[in-house]
Amino acid sequence: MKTQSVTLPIFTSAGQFVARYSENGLVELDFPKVGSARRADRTPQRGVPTIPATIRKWHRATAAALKNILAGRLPGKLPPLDLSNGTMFQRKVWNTLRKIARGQTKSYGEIARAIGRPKAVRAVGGACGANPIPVLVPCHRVLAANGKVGGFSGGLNWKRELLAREGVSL
DNA sequence: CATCCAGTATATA
DNA sequence: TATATACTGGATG
Repeated sequence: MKTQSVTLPIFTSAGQFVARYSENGLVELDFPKVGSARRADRTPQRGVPTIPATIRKWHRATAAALKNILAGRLPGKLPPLDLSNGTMFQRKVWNTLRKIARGQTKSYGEIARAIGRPKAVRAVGGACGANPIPVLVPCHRVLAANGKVGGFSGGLNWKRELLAREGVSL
């Protein structure tokens, strides 16, 4: 069963992000492709399926939230997030991540304790890496306990950049 | 300070 | 089944 999904671009000062939606909400958000802040290929005008009004509404919310965050502001209203593709464990982790306030950071260990698996810190790292919606689900606010930045699927530059825009100094 | 190890959930081979 | 992770905390040299 291939859930039909819609992929839409978001143009920001930092490049073109790509958001993907299912019938249940935002499924995935991708960073701009490296080095191509230039004009991306336009989706062919012909043959573009009609985009449901619901999804356009979600997309506006996503774009607004993303731009707010990049501007160092609170994201504001978010679209529904469709995390049904993740495991129970991952969803629990992602849900916990969303509770980290802007400008705050947590360690992988703290996340692990928060979900009642204090020793599953490594697994938490894995769940963060599998996070399909970076920025809106702030995996970039999770640092290693010894002050290291850790890793980031979108590239460490992004992690540092996002933190910097939130006023977090490493 | 450098290594190693256990414990954990997942992914991949 | 074995190995490797975006890890941590403790043990050991």
